[in-house]
Amino acid sequence: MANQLGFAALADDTRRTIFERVARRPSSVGKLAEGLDVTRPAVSQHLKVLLRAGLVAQRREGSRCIYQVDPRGVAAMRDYLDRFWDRALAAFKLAAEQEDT
Amino acid sequence: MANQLGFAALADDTRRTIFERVARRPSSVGKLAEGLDVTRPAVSQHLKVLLRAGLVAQRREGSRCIYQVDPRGVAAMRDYLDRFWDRALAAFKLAAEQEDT
DNA sequence: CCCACTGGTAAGCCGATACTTACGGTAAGC
DNA sequence: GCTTACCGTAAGTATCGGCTTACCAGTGGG
Repeated sequence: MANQLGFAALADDTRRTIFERVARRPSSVGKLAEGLDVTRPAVSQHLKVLLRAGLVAQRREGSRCIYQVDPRGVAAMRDYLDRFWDRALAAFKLAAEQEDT
Repeated sequence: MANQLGFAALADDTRRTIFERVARRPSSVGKLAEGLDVTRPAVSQHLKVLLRAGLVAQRREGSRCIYQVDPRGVAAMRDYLDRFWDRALAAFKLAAEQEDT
């Protein structure tokens, strides 16, 4: 589920920066938009994408909306890559021995 | 290095399918294009993207070009996600306790 | 009640990109 | 040497995606 959306979500530079900033500390939309070179609506759209990918979660706090990382989405992507890890390593080692170079 | 390129490479459905098929078994370009609904040049272009992302490696075998997974690229992406894992988990648990629901 | 703050959405623009067909170039078989 | 198989690249097209400005809704304080 988080594969297609997850990888697409982290493919964009600005969006990945937002994700990293959210990971450092749960923040509101306005706070996140402050240091970036894009407008606040753009940040809001990026957060929507991250939300659909399951990488972040939101909670209301008064009139502000606080975003934080959702570890489940991160875990899903990590697990996906893990499925290829051992297989990839074995294939690569085998080829390296054959090829030598 | 493999962050931007890596996530972008796996963001596309067709390209991720190619990647998974390469992971199952090192294959030539023609073999990879057989089961897909895109033409062979498209597969070649996708492999180029995966190559630049460091997710696959190529080796010549006669007139054929065999592609296989490069575990280093996979590891780079895995490590990137790992950096957020503990932090994400802690933040999420804390919020869950505060929020309760 | 009115106004400021916060944030999500709509419409439109523009660059990025995924796909196609057409072509060139190298390796194997007759 | 000529044909066939395999692969990468070029050019062109169409769709997708990120950004902006403008607008609307909900919250809180005077």
